[in-house]
Amino acid sequence: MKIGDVAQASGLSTKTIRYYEDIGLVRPLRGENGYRAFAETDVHKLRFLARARSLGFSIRECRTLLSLYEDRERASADVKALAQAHLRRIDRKIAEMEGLRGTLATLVERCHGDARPDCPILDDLAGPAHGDDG
Amino acid sequence: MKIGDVAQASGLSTKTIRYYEDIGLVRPLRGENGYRAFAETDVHKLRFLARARSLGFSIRECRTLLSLYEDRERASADVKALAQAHLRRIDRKIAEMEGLRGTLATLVERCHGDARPDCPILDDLAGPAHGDDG
DNA sequence: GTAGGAATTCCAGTGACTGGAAGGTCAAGG
DNA sequence: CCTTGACCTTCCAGTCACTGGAATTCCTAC
Repeated sequence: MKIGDVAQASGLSTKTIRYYEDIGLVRPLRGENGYRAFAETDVHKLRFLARARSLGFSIRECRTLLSLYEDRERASADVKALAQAHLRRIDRKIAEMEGLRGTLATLVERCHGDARPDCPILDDLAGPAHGDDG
Repeated sequence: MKIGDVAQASGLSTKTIRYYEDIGLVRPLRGENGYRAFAETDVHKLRFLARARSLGFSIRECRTLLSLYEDRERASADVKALAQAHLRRIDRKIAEMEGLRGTLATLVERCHGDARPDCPILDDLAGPAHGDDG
């Protein structure tokens, strides 16, 4: 299988697949013409990676997940721990974003948004007004 | 004011402040010793930037916000549009993260997480099982 | 004079790709 | 045999917003 077919099959771009080879996530064979020759296992691996990445795991985590996947002896606890850590990270991120959202929504709401120059959004960014202590 | 003081006052690191000068967000004067000499307006600007960045605006957007801030003639509509675009981006991001969260939470829940090797998380990542059509 | 802390510059690295240039390979069509 | 065009190859640069570190200079205190 050539890289273009694998891209189709995995949903990754050819660029990304080459990159993944670069950083050692896959090791396709090479044909006589120098083209990469992907085996079914490579395609499977790349699908796995695509899915894991789409769930937000980092490349480093994907590497671990892959090695856990290929280790018939691994304990599911290891995988679960990794996934839970990721879940916590996502929760923190969501909380952070919701905080931002709240602030921003308030500012947007308060801004009349017409041709006049005064703007609560910029006022907020500029910080507490000077010259008025209290 | 020297860069260290400004870092204190703005909450940005000296590295970041130098970087902001590099990309033209601030233009502090220089003393005879070559040290940057920040005026109050620079500090104000940097605070503005720190706040805008903390709300998730990109540097490019910060640049626009700053120029809107410094433009006495600007319409608040312009600022509002920028903020609203950002708000929509945040909403999309939150929705995306919540999707991830849902999937991941389900997987984590289904994984018994003990010493046994079978693991629904890895099974999911590996995709639909082969050899069982239906 | 010597320590230290803080300032300077410049270069490299982060994460995970993405874009583009310059060139090799292969199948189809004339 | 030659061209066209799609595909493949490599390599380098850019993204975003910093961050780390090295080498050097400046200022202050003792």
